[in-house]
Amino acid sequence: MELALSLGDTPKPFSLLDHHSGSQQQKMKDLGFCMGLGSTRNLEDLHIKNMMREKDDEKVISCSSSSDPSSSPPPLPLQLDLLPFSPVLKSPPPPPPPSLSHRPFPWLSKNLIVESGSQSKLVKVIDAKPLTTVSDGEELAAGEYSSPNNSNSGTSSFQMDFSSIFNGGRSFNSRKRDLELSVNLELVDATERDHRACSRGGGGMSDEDENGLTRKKLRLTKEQSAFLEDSFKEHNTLNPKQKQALAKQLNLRPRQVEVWFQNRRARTKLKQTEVDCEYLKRCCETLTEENRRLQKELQELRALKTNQPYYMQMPATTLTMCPSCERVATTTTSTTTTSPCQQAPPTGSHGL
DNA sequence: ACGCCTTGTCCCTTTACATCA
DNA sequence: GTTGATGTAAAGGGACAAGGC
Repeated sequence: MELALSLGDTPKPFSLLDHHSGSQQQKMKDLGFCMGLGSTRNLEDLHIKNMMREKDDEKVISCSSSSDPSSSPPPLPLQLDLLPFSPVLKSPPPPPPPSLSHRPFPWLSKNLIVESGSQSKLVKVIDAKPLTTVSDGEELAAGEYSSPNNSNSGTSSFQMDFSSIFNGGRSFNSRKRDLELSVNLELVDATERDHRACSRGGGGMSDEDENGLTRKKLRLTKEQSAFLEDSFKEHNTLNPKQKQALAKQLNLRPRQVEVWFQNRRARTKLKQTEVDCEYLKRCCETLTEENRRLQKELQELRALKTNQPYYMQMPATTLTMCPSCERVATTTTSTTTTSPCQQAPPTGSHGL
């Protein structure tokens, strides 16, 4: 029995799957996670290949009970496929529509939409708590937004430039929709949340109280989380520039953005592990059931042989596995059937 | 070229807190 | 109101790579 398991990109497909057709192989390759089960000549051949690349979360599971890579047609494979778990997109995201190059952030509770002519503006109406705790470069960068020196302080028109963060934007339309919905519908909710956060010492970029002693855990707003989620779907890692830009636009410290991405990757990995475990469990159950069925069948055959002694008069039959192609060759005292590879030019390895 | 140090980032583990049933 | 479970932000530490000296 051979078990081959590959997670993520597989530099070299394991031999177990070599017999699959090109399209099947391509399918498996595209999906990225393959698992095969089959027989092998001895237990030493049993191996598990588990290659996982964090950068590519795509997974595909293929489980085959075939023991013969060269058989044609191949035996019924035991195959299970899992949809890719990761939201990471393979295709390069299209460039963001220009109309979205500047968007207000609705989750900034201190902002309120006012109509100014034909253009909506976010006006800071409440400044419940200073958001900056400038102690290092990160916080300085994050604090730029609410700095008194900021040209937008006081009556601010907060703008964000998506294209400055990412080269593309798969979900810019959805972001636009979400942001617009957020602006129009969730402003009150976010305001309440932020006020609660401020009132308990958290909120915004401050994780320390006035004395800098306690470190209250803050809860990111729905909108912040959603935007980070969208960003994660496009890039599950951040370069410093992206981190800075995200932090600035979400009114968070770069460290917070970094930690969020770390935790998000960990959650992704955990969920994928759970999915993989669940699949392997199912696979094991299936194989156990198959083994039970075959054992039963074997018992029935043995019983049949005992009850019908004429079998004894037939030539003895031996099942031998070809070491090269792993096909079963039937050998009797008078005849021998050969495996396909034995019909090929002699290689010296088939001496049945 | 090599070794050492610094810096930045990652992952893993743990902690602390918020939220909910 | 209390409690336990769950989710998650955040910190700490080790590993690793890149760059400077």
